[in-house]
Amino acid sequence: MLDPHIFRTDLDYVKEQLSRRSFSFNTESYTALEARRKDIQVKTQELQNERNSRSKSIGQAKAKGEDIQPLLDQVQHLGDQLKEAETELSGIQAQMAALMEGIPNILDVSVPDGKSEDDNIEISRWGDIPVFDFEPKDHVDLGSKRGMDFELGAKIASARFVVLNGPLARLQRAIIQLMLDMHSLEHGYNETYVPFLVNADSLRGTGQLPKFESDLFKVDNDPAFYLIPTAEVPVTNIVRDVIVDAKDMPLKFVSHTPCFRSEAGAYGRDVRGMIRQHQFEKVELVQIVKPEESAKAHEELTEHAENVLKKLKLPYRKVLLCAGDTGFSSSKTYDLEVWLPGQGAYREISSCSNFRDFQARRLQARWRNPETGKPELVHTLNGSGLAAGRTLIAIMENYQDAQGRIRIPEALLPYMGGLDIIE
RNA sequence: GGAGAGAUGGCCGAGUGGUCGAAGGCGCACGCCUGGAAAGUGUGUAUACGGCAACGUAUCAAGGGUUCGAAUCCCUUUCUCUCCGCCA
Repeated sequence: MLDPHIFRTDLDYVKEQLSRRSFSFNTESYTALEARRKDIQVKTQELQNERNSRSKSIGQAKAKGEDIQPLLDQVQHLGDQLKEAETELSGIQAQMAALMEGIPNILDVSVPDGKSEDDNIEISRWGDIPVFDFEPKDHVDLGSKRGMDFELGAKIASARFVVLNGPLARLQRAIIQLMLDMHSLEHGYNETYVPFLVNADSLRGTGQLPKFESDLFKVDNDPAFYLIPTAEVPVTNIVRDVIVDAKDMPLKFVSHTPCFRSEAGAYGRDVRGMIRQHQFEKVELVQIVKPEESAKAHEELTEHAENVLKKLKLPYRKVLLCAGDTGFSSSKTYDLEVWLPGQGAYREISSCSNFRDFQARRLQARWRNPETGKPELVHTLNGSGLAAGRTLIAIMENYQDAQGRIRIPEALLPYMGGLDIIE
């Protein structure tokens, strides 16, 4: 959520900024609603004031043993008026809240204009794209004889599910282990295990609700649970309604979870292989930082994700998302795209975002600023470090040989129980 | 799943219908005291919205209700704790 204060002080700025995302914000209807809110709030508070002061004098009169009946008669009509005003006020407040919850974050000044991923800006490239003296296969072909079974996934669940058997299952686990170890031991993150089902409040806090419910799997329960689309949701909600001690900041969490996405609206996209699944494994990095440190933390967090790709010697590029491609809650996002020989293309393997105070305001996640002595909103950030399923694919495709065997990257050998190649 | 007890400020804890946004304590901040510190002592110490301000309004888990007036009474929900059952 954006700061309501800037809506009151600089509405044109808000409108202009939101238009970068092609989000058209109707200032006229907002202004009208806000004026009505203020009007009715003042009226309601005046009525409340009158009721309070009259009730107080009734109390005083009663204490002195005076006759309170005349006072009661005076106050009789107040109740209905007040109730009416209060009902109207809460209605308008709900409307305002719904409006505010549907407005995306304001973009950082460094975010380039643009409509789609075609307008993203490449920041850097790392690693050499492997040259094969044979036609490289994609992970589906490589996996078909080595325990990667999409038909079985479809039988057990549906399309967009996979079963991994034997060494490939182990390889995915090894990838997760390596990433958790790197982030917790080398990058200073606190390893965290969290619920995979969350409530609606948590999703509202990080911005998935109310706007993006159709992207989620919902569990029929009262009240509803949702399967997490990313560990960002449970982990960031650790600080919901919390005032973090300044001396504990930054808070840095790393968490491995499965992620569940309905992929509604992705029909026909990436139907082949493990690229886009309803269920996938991911190691997520989350940071809770002081506002003035978030830009620097964003660069660092992205580097932490990059270090995993470097350790695995996977070629990748770093991309700054343009205005149109940056997610709803984010003010600035870097994507890391790994080279997939099977596709002959770079594909997203990590997305690192600075949300500034957008999530924090929804979460009421604050810290006590020693300079002001007041609780102030924190800044939140997160990034994949990395998506494990896509890392598995990238290793398979980049480390294949002419026979379709997959060499195990050196960094993963300690986790593979002596296996150095998947035959 | 059954039975019971709870939920109050940064923390502990008092408060069962009326000047209660809430005693007292801890913690914290700033003074005094001291050579310096500890102890002692004084003052202050929630958040949001409206207002230039004085101040007003809301908030005692959440939502509803009773009442002129609710932290306090009633209902519903959530969460925590204890005991029993079940269970990885």
